[in-house]
Amino acid sequence: MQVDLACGHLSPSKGIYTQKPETLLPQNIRHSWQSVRRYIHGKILDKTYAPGDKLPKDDDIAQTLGCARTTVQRAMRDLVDSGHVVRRRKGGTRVRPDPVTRATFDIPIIRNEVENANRSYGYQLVNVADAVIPNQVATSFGLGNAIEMRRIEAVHLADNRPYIFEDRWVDTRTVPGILDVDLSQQSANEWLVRHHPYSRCEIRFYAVKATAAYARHLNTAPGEALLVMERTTWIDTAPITSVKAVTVPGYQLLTCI
Amino acid sequence: MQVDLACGHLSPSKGIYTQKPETLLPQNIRHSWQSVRRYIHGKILDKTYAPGDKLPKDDDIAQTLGCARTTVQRAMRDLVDSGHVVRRRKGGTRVRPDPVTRATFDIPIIRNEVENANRSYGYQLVNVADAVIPNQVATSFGLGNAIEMRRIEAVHLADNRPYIFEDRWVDTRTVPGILDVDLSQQSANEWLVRHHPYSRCEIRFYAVKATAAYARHLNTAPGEALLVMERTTWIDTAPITSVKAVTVPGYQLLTCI
DNA sequence: GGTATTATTATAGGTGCACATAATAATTGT
DNA sequence: ACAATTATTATGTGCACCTATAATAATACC
Repeated sequence: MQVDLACGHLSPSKGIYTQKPETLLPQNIRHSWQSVRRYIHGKILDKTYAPGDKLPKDDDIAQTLGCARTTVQRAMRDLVDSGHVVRRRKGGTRVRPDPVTRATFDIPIIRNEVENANRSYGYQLVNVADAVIPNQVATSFGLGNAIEMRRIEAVHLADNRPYIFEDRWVDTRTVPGILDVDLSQQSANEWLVRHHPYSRCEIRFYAVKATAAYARHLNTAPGEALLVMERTTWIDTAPITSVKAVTVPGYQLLTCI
Repeated sequence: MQVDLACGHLSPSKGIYTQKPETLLPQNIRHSWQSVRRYIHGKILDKTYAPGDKLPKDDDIAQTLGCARTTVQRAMRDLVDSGHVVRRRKGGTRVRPDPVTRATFDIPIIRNEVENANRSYGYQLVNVADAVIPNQVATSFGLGNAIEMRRIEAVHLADNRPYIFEDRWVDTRTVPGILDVDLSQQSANEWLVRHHPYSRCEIRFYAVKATAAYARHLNTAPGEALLVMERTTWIDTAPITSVKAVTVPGYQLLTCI
């Protein structure tokens, strides 16, 4: 027999748990890891376990609830993923001292994003050049000295209208192959994804006022507020690419589920 | 004996895997779920399994690699979490037809964010009123008819300078208790977190031009580009609150590790 | 006596097995 | 031919046992 403790809440980064919190623990019935998760989450929410507090060790919780430790561990792993608790071997489990709301975003291939909205996708190369990277890009890569990279500017179109302007720098030391690619036919994005998977990716979001250039490429007015998604990738510690995706006014990014 | 297949890549939403891809599979040694993950991820990256393709069933992979199916399943679950594959009972495992980059962001309590940056935190209530929600808020809640809610405007300060302006609507039907809270002393955010945990949370990011009011509250110039983080929460299907966190110019949001 | 080094051990992490569950396909009955 | 039922099959879940690791205690060394 499997009974749900029905004591739950949601981690926005995970699936939806619709049950209300509950801190009772019917014993001697089979608990699912999800009900255990809700049980513990409930205790975190009602401050039985406050930020920074140490939780009982898995074994104890398992014994208290009458289930296997693995079940508790499964619940705990989920709570770690949602940013609620921190676990360390021998150190035990603690409620995160600085509670956060964890949000997960899926950043699709622009072509897919456009086509899924039933709009026609287009791509247009604006410029390719070799130049010394500006300070901002050097900072993103964590590079002290400013070296030369290949700069690729392009516009992604939806229904023949500008959608995202892409300002990309590619490290030709790491990715020499980019020099032989015909970027007017194939977007650097898709070529890189296919040929140079990354081992590390850092993303940052911010807003900028449309410069004259941005306004021109995005066919909008200078001074408009634009959401920028900046992505920097490495393979091991070698820089691959850093790209600013400057979106059209009104663009919104939503959490997945 | 445990040997690493060393065939890997990173899911940005998860830990860092520094190994390069590898599609060989030394047999008859014990594989960890992480090496299995890297092995499969490698095959996805090199298009052995292309977007939309069906992967062999767990049992087959387990047998091929000479490990238990649970180990494969653990790897698969991680690949699901990172948005690489989709799994369905009986339906098997498929490579996501629309590959995405999955990014995870931690949105901290503003007080913590400020204090962790070694700055002094301050909070100032701007206005409290009851009013009919504007269309944008109704849309966020998914409500057809415009009802009345309590609107709370406040500014969060860092080192006595505006940091984030918060424009919040609270559903007094779901959260009547808010009417008795002295919001000049306690931010609605912290009170709600403590007393009304949500079961569902939706977040969206976008950029806006600073209106005259925003400029005044944030002590900046009208027309500046501001990053907005909008959060809407529910308990079950009942609306709790929808809040626009309008950030100061230059604010950036970074992925967590 | 204090510091660096080693040993101990508590606690989370990982693996393999058996069984549960859900979605599809096959079969049966009308 | 259609609907209801049963069988099949792939993933999901829980459990027992083993391993890895980090905090602490014990020891050796100046």
